[in-house]
Amino acid sequence: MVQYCRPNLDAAFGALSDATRRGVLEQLGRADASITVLAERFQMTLTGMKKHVGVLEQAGLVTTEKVGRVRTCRLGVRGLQEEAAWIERQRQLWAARFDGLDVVVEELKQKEKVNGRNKRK
Amino acid sequence: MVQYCRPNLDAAFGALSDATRRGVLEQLGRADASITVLAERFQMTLTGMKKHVGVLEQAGLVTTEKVGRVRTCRLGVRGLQEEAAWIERQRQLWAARFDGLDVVVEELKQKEKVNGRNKRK
DNA sequence: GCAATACTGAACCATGTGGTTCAGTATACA
DNA sequence: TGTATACTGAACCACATGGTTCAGTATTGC
Repeated sequence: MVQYCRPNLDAAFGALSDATRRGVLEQLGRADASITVLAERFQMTLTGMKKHVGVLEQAGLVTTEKVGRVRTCRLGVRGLQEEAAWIERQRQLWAARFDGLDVVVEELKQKEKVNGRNKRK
Repeated sequence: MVQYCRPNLDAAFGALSDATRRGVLEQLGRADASITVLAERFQMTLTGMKKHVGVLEQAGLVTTEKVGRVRTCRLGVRGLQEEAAWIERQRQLWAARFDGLDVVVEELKQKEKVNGRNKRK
């Protein structure tokens, strides 16, 4: 039913443009959760939270599975690969545009390199 | 510091959720451009393009300057720093959730490509 | 069996979005 | 000076979004 694994940046960035949904992703980064738990955490009706989860699911950022009465939500395995890739490519264009005259950009690039490669195992 | 730091992720990700606006950013990554040029490139009225540029400007991704009749648009110096940072942090959570399961994740990704996810039912 | 739990779907509402047209204003230039 | 260019703003349109309520259905557990 739901389309997975599509590099749909529109849907993904759209999903990320809402603070509640970003919060849900952060929450799911710590532990899987049911719709009820998420709704309580974000002070919202079940129906409202279900919609948010639906948006995240459509964007391929979250997967859900219903067992008995409970629908459990977890992070999608795809992660934010496509989105990170687009942003990184754009950041390179940015850097090129400001090449040689923007120290800040250079600093940021270095910082990112360090942070990014550190966690890799 | 040119920080100009409004970490308004809502606005930024919202701006990125439209293909036309991502295209404008890519375009501006190659060269500055006027509203007219952008409107022609993306086959849109001046007014329509002005709105898009307004959204990008509001999100801090683009700056504009009017000289004479012409408003020139260029990439904002802030870049996609905040957005990249959020995504990177989230990717770390993702990785942590799937920690030690790297091989499994790879497998799932492959399966997903093949099956199109029919785990329901 | 029955009540509570957990979700689902339809319908509604206010507001926002992506686009248009039309009617301007300000500037450039012959 | 007059006209073409480049943008601007208001108004409008259809549709999407973020939420709600209400009325269900399916499961769980006593």
